[in-house]
Amino acid sequence: MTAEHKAGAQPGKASSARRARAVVSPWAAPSAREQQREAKRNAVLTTAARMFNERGFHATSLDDIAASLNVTKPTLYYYVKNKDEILLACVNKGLRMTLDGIEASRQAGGNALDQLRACMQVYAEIVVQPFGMCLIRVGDEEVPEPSRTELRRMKSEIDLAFRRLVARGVQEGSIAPCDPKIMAFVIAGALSWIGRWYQPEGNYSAQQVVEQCLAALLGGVLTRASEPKRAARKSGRTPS
Amino acid sequence: MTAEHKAGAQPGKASSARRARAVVSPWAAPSAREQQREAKRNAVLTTAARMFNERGFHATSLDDIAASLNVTKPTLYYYVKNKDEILLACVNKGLRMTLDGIEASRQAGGNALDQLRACMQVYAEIVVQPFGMCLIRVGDEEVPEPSRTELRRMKSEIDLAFRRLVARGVQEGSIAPCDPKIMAFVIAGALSWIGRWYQPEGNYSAQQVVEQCLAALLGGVLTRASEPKRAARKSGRTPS
DNA sequence: GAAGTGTGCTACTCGTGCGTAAACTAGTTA
DNA sequence: TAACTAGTTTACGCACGAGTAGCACACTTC
Repeated sequence: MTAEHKAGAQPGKASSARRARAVVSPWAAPSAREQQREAKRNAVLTTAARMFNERGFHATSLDDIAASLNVTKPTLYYYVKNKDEILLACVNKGLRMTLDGIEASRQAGGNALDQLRACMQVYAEIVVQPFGMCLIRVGDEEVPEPSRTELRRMKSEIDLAFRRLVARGVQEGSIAPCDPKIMAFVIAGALSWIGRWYQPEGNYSAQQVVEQCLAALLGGVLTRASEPKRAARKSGRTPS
Repeated sequence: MTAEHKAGAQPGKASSARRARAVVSPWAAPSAREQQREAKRNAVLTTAARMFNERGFHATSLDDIAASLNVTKPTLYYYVKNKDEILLACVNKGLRMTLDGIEASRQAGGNALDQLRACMQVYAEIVVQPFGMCLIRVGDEEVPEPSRTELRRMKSEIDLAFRRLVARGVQEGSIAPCDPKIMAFVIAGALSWIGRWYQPEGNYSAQQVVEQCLAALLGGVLTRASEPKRAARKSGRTPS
């Protein structure tokens, strides 16, 4: 059972593996049971992510998660190793969705600005979903050391993608001259922040929010051509 | 100016009452003991804020805080009521610094854009300091109900200030036409995010970071006048 | 120097929440 | 029907962290 268990529990590749197998041989399919198992594991992760986002990781107990799934805590341990693994898996899913989205944007082609725009859209859409929101709400500190480094690595991969696109856009002339590092942080920050205030019940649809945020970021605060550059101005502000 | 602001705001609120008393009569001062007491309380709050920012609220125990002050846990209770009060006080300080800064910007006069710029700068400077960072890192959920509402009220006050300035700027014509609500969120989001990645030990000074972030937000991603408005373009993007 | 007060400590209580052992149930195969 | 296995349960151990009681050592003030 341990071998099967492990293979089934592998978070990332399971779906693609299954899909490939199913196509090749539909009736040697992975034993409806195995599918159910994976579905249940996903349910655990999804509701966990939702609750983490609502109440915070530490404020969400395994009993809470179990209760909201109509099972008891030990049942969860049949699907996950421990609480940390849950968090890690959630963040990982968010991370993977993002990286996949970025990759897709890249392959869609277009100039750097087009690709950046696509990446921004992907990112904005992801941070309002459970796993994506998890990704941006939980600080790296919360996840213990073996995984933390891996986490940071993946996060900085996202950051790097943005940074590269900005740099290329500047070269192209489609993006205003700037420090790509800072610009990438500003973009990612503004978009990530959406995940902290956006309420699906509010009177903005996710689409509208994303669209308007992109416009705001791309166009900037100032009226176009209102100031030739950012001149020093009178720099007026009194210290408190 | 900014340095002074920082230095002045950092060590404590130095409530106006106390400051007034001290000015009037320095050596009939509030019994050095009382001052010491207040100083110690501030030390508790400051190191607590620092640790909350590094490890998260729930992951920081009172023993941790006490140890890093070279005292024991019960001693803390001599200066604060309980752990929640610590958090609340930290966030409150950050909040008050921000509101004060916004008020100062308003009184400094200038058009809406000038004031917005000043507010952005104030905000950016605050979120890289312990209390400000606390303000943006701790989710409202972490603080229990009596205070949570008050917290949200103050936060939305900040948001409203930004929103009003944007709206006025649009009317003035100094700010690009937009939905002030969204624009305010984008601005606050990008600036708040600074508090999550900025490392004082890094090779950017806080000044540099703030300055460049402001420029990026004000000017936007696109090259000036590269696109007449945000025309529909080819809207090219592959889903997911 | 004795009483009073401000400050800190040691040594506890108690709740909560993670994780586990072991038993029970249902569905499958022999 | 008996044996096996996947899935779930009840009941518990155990650690950790918030908060408290009560003593100890100053330092002032009479």
